[in-house]
Amino acid sequence: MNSSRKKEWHTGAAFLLSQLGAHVAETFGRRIVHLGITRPHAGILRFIANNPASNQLGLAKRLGVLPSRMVILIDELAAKGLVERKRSIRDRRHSELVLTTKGERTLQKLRKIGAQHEADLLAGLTRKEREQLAALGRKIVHHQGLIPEVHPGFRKLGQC
Amino acid sequence: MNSSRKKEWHTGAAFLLSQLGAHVAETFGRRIVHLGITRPHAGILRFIANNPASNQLGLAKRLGVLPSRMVILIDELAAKGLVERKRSIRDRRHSELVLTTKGERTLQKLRKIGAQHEADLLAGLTRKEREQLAALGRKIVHHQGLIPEVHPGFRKLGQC
DNA sequence: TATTGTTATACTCTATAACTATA
DNA sequence: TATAGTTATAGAGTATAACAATA
Repeated sequence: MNSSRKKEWHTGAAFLLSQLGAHVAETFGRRIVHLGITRPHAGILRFIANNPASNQLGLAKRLGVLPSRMVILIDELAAKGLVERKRSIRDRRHSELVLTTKGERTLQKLRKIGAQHEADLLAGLTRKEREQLAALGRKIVHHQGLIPEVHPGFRKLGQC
Repeated sequence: MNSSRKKEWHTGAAFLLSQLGAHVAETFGRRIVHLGITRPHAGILRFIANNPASNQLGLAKRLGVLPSRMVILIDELAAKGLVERKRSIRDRRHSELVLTTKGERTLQKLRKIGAQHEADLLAGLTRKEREQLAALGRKIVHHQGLIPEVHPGFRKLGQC
């Protein structure tokens, strides 16, 4: 409270990014809770929409989630009628994942929510600053070897 | 894999921040694992250094961690000889938390690791870009009502 | 009676590995 | 034998609430 002694660490960009990232993730999670899904679910819906007929294991590998966990996540999406498993005809071991009509509608809602979320997050920045931020972010993502569109927070291999 | 259909979502700043934040947190966690502590531990050490003689409940409230979890975290830090609980003389219910000499040394190591972590993260940016990023980040932190220096990711109230 | 800290426990989540079916 | 998917289970981690000590 009363730390008049100001020898504190200067908050660097790394801490800021981590702090903001956790905040963004948390608030987004709260924004979609009424849809009955969690952030990983939302990420999967989005991924399936962008990559139709993905199979579970490919999805799991791409998103860094364990196959056994992916089964549960897809089960939950299927139980909500958002996703369907279609057995592949050519190789009946594969299930091709497709969005149902309800899943498409949910995705539309997610897009609206995401847009609003983004608008609120950046409300304090000018248009130019927003572009700067996005450009800097993409630059780091690229330099760090991260896969665009793939969120590393879905996997939970011990949180170190 | 072969999604030639490019009607994909444009990755906005919110997703970028969340993605980068998770990446930053994960890599930092890996960098400190050899010290035998986790990110929440590091955050607590840092906080105690900046706010000496904090008590557990204040710390828990400030960091958004449940009191029962804070007990465990402090237990672990105490077991490693990094932190000591000193019963307050004026109110014997309080324990004032202080870093041991070993705790101070660990904090020094954390600072070095943090600096290297930051350097690697920003390696692809010019000096000016780094300043831009930090300024933008601080601006958002302020506008979002986040408490500087306090990481919201330590609490785990269901991940939504 | 309120507050600080602690313990106990139930619960959830995750990871490992075994298993089925297809190839 | 290898791969996609699933199930079972043990372990870790978290939240709730009860509790002891002090005020």
